[in-house]
Amino acid sequence: MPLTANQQRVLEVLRSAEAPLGAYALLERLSSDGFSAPTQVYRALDVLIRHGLAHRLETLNAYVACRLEACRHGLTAFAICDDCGRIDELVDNALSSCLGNLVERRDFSPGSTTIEIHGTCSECAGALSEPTRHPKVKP
Amino acid sequence: MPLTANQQRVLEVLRSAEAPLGAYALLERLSSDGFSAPTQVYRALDVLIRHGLAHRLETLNAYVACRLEACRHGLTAFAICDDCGRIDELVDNALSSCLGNLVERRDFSPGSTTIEIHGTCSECAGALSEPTRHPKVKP
DNA sequence: ATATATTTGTTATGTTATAACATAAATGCC
DNA sequence: GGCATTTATGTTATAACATAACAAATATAT
Repeated sequence: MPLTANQQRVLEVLRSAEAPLGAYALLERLSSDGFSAPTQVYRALDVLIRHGLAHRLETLNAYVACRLEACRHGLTAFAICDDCGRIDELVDNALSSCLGNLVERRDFSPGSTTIEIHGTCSECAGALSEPTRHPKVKP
Repeated sequence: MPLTANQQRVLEVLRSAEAPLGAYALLERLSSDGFSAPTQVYRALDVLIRHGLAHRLETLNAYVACRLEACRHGLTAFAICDDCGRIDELVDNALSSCLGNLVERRDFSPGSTTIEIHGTCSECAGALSEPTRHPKVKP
């Protein structure tokens, strides 16, 4: 299923970003492409997310391009570095079955699951107390 | 550490609610108590959450009273019924260590973690195709 | 009692997301 | 190709969620 021009442009901006972008940040970067209102961004994001090409990060109200093929086939957890803003996508069978067991015990039928882990990535932890070189994000 | 009158009132309203409440819903229910602006609600919520007496649900932009003592001692996952809105708080060692292992392998130092599972609770699944008796919430 | 902290009330504004509706473009079908 | 149907787009407006800034009041501690 091919993307429209707008969807393509939003995806390209997300892909070229080092950290998640909010809808209004996307809008700004796309204003030169004729984007003039948030609706246009949200509509494209909606499609990208449904196709598994992008993710929404609930704890940041922001969006990233999907960089991990495995996301299509399993539950994705996100490791979010609060120092540099970078996102690591994690797919793990042990985690999935763990959660599966947990909800099964309560007779809960899961639909979609959000897992977001804030913290510090190895790179930033390595750069002990050096000044940060990238935008800080929410705790 | 005792709660102030405002904090107490917000907590009471959360405790008497069957489903999570947004800040503005809280404000409405507290307007008779002299609450007149969102800031007042957010301030009380902030304290309650820091004390572990309430939780914020990121996927709903809403708040619930904590009903599970174990939340103080471990990672809490939330099972959110999209039919009736009710929340189940889940604390599970297997899940915690699973996530711990996962991030350790990536040299990621976790701070706080958000886990929210949307789906259908046993009660609502039991009431097969009957009309819903409680407010629907976001997917 | 008085200096210090914290909490409160108030006004204003910032940030994120959706509604509603008219137009345009793509798609499928005969 | 023509025509109907669906899908995407542009535009304006507004809804929903959250914070900033500051003065006044209340609690706390010595």
